[in-house]
Amino acid sequence: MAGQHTLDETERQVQDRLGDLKIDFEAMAVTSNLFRAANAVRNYLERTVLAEHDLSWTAFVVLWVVWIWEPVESRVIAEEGGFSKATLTGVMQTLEGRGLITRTRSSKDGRLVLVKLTAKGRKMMKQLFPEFNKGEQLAVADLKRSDLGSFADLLRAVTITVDSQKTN
Amino acid sequence: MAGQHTLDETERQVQDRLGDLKIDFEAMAVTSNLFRAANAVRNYLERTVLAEHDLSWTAFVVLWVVWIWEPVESRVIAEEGGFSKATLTGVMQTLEGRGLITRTRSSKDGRLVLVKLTAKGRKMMKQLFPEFNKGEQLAVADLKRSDLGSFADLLRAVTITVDSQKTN
DNA sequence: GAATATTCGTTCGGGTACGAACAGTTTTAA
DNA sequence: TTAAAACTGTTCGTACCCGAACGAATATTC
Repeated sequence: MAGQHTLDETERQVQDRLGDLKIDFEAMAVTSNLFRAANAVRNYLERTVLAEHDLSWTAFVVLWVVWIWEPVESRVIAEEGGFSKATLTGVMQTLEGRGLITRTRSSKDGRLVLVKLTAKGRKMMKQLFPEFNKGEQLAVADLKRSDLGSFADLLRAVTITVDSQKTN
Repeated sequence: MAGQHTLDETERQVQDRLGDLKIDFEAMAVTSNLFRAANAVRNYLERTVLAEHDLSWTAFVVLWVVWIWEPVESRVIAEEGGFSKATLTGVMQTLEGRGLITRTRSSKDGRLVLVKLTAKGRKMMKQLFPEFNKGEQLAVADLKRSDLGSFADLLRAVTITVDSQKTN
């Protein structure tokens, strides 16, 4: 939900809690709306498109990355999907159990695991992705078409900025 | 971590998988970057500011909403925070156990639970929130200051569009 | 070439995260 | 007013989700 309180109200309350400490309200508005939006879209897609195929969000992301780039190493999936290796292991066990992916150890580098879709997995994605993309279209349906490019650029810039902090 | 593949490469691969099915790549780019950005910012703040106070992301959001609007009903916290009532119950049990919030049943409406911060909780937020806001500033540090307002508006528009689907 | 360091995927433990089912409370309808 | 409907927060079961620790494989260093 977009919240029942206005931005001004929230700012006033925050400032009241902090006295004269300086707060960057514009940065606050961006991040808070970033999470609201991501959460809303994710929940919506999980409850509609993904629920029909009995897939969690993360499971879908894994399938998507594998679908596009197979055969692909586990570490790449984790990077592309933005979650940890630990999370990935569990999700892939589920997906392997459902017969949607296969995992094989690389013969060139015994540390790596190569992931592929099964025929069943590919069939599912070929039907599922267009439905998913319809949901993505709906999410941006009220935005001006000409704004979409710069919107994506702004989001990408945030990711790059934050990730550059990771290794520092 | 923004992904090692370019957007063009990804588009070519997706189109290759789908034949001549029409895909809205601009919508795809927006949502995929939306989740990357949200994930990156969340992970960054969890590993830095929040880890120092031994707080999960959701726990922080709960504390923040209560801090601003206390006394506040559980349902409002769930709405503002964008998670389910079920999730909220578990997080609040943890927070109550740590002595950061209190829960009391409303005397006016026996279904409602009113949540407040303890003195300890308020003290923590007064120190924590400015640190958190510093992290928010960092996330948008490479963006033009003049873009922040419209950026937040675009994000808000996505949330409103998707949420309006919820009850349909 | 052997000791050391790095990389990779898994396991482990604890804390989210959700929908569904539930019990208690309040509101609505007849 | 009493039965039905709606609403709130909790519990339950299952699946994520992470950091840390781990074992196996590969690179590096001397």
